[in-house]
Amino acid sequence: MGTLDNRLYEWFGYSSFKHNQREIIESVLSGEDVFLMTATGSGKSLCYQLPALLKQGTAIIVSPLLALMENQVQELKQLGIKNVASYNSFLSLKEKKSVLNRLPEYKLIYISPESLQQKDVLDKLSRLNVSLLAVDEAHCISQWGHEFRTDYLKIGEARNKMGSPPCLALTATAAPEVRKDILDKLNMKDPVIKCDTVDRTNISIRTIKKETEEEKRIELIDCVRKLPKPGMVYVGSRKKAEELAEAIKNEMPFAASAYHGGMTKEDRHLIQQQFLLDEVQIICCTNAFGMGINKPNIRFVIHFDYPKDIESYVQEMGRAGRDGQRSTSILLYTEIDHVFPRKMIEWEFPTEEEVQYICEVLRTDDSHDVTRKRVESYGFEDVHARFISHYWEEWRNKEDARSQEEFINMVIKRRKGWKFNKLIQMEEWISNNNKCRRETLLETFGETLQSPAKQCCDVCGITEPLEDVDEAGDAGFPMMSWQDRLYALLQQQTHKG
DNA sequence: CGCGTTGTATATAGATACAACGCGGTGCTCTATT
Repeated sequence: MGTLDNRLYEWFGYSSFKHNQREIIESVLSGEDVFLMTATGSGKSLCYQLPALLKQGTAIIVSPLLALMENQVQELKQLGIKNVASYNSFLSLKEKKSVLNRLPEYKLIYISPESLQQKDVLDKLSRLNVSLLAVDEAHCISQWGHEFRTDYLKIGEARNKMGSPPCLALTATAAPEVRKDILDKLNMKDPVIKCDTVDRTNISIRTIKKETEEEKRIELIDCVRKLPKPGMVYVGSRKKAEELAEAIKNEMPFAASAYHGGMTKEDRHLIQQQFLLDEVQIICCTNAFGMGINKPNIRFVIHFDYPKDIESYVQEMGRAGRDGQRSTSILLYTEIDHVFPRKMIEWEFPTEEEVQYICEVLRTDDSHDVTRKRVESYGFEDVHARFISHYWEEWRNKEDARSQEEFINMVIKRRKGWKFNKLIQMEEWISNNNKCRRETLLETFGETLQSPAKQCCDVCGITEPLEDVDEAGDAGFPMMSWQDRLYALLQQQTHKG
């Protein structure tokens, strides 16, 4: 037994590494940049946690959600690893100061990309011995960075300020161009790249076309009734999430709940817990639900509205069947469904009016607080203001010959075009009934289909119809005993991360 | 990209025509107020 195995056992209580963990950890320890794409639940966190504990200095872990950071810190503390902290708005001013003044005492610091951009934080980090920069859920750089959370694009810059420590990017799903984007935005040089297949052979794939929204609803209710549970239904709006959860509750004896970003943190946490414990069997949600959730026994994922790109689809359908048991992905659509995602893309970007107004404000006074207040009082989207503000800065760094407005409008045009193309790719996948769906999904990830799945897709032919998949029937899901629930809880704790 | 709701004008006391508008997801953070 080598030192790594000893430490693995001593700190984390595992007697052996999972598949390529050791290799990854050795690369990280030797100071190489590493890009790792591997399924949720296969032990990604350990790939930075173990090196962080072994190396001199402090590891900085960038994480997208406060809840994820808190979970990770808590888990490590439970393992007896105490010199760990998170730095985010969850802390009081006093606590923040305390963490900043004691940085060298910590082995790992979890931080949001937004907090990482704060001047006092960057100043402290530039004088700290940073052992490693890990970016968890790194696809966020590409998926959120360009429009929604632009601080994701500035992690590379922060990395330079920290003295360019070794960098580790971790994600479960990233197509080749997203990988390229991540490597580029993090300034990674000749990284070790490890990518597992995204193929999930235990999940059968169907798309079902309906004539109207109403027919879609009837089909949804029918599917939910027949399929083994628990399961998830993805929808495009908060309102629809609530409506469909109600409809399901009214028509069958299964507990269903809505989940979306408009609910309070408490409600979201409660519903998530109930779902994890099988107390809620059906969850109707927007794309707010998913990240950081590792529930092994989800039997189906139904898309009532389809996502705007294939990667989101793969991420979402991939939440089914983590336990390896047979599971189903169904996408329901109608002819008119193409309208909604196009509207969403349009809505995501600032209008020309917003660009003009916000640029004018920035020209006269670019202190961000003032900008924000004026923009809000004008009724513009906060996200749009920050988008413009970000590309304003980029314009300044590039010393582009065009005016700020021209530059920003050019960015918008380019990004919109990109997003529309991704959407068209998704729609072509849906409507192409001549080619194996799995094969096409794998192609978008630069993979080729190795061996066809037994229950592949509606093009290849799924031998077992929906009706036969049903085993529990309308009898409902058996309630778990408290012993089983406790066991399930403990299992979750062990398998997380 | 389209749909349903609300607002306005017209012309006449209830109804119609048509324009304008809102609808719509993902989360961090800081600040002021209770």
